[in-house]
Amino acid sequence: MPELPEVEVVRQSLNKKIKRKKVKKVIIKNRNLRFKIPKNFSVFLKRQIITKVDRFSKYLIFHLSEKGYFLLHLGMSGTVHLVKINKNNRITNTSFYNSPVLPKKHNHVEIIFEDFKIVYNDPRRFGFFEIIGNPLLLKKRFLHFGPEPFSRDFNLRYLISSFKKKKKNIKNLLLDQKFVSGIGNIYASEILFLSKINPNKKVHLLKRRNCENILIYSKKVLLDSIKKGGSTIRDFKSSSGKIGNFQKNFNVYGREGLNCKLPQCKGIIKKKIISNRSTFFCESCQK
DNA sequence: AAGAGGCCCTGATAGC
DNA sequence: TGCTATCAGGGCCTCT
Repeated sequence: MPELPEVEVVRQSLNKKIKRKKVKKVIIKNRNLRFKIPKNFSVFLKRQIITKVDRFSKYLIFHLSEKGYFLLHLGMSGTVHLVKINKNNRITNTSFYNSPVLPKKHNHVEIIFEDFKIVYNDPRRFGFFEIIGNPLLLKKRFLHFGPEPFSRDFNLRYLISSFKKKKKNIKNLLLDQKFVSGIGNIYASEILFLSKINPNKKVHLLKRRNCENILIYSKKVLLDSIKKGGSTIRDFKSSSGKIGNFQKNFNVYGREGLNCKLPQCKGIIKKKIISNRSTFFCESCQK
């Protein structure tokens, strides 16, 4: 599912394609997403130039020429498609960012440019669009989000002071966007495996060494995944139609009952539901 | 006030 | 073959 790395991969390709392009028209096919697409969305975007596509956490931020923005969150099943069109909005070719073919069902929004359009598809409707009127409101929108793992603010002092006053387990806290932004369920398991920390461990019991590992591996796991082009899209396929790399690079996620990948470890990967989310870990090397 | 759990949604898959 | 049950999970909401 789209976690920070997948959203970043989408951002990079989008930025390449639509930077400095003018929106000709917006067609709303189905307003119903997690939140209804705002009524004025089409009017707000029309004839604006998209100056760049940014990202914070799992949110795409589209900068518009008239000092406004719109946000796009992909939820769990949102995909963005690039489609070449002729003057009559007829498709001449399809490409993709995080899914291979333009699906027939669940296309919600079309943003039309001169000779191509981007189509937002979302079967489970957990994604959403949001209009942000000015830079101040944009700042305010993310004010209560924790730092991204790459941020300078995500440091040893921050971790130690946050852990001291909390009674949650570490898995739970890694998913808490107020503590750290951009980590989702899959990468939380992966980060804790590399850090050799049991996901059930209460954070106030973590040692300095544990904090250092969390810092190192949260960066590493996310950056590696960005380099590989995102790995948590379940049905990801390459343009040639080959099955994607979902699960291939995971150490624990989806590997219940299999051997721990650490060469010296004889452990078996366990699956446990922690706060309503599947969590994978090796009991033997994660303490 | 922090923390736990419910809920939104559809498609894929398992089991009978 | 066709039915039902379960699972996937981000983030907001409610309840304790």
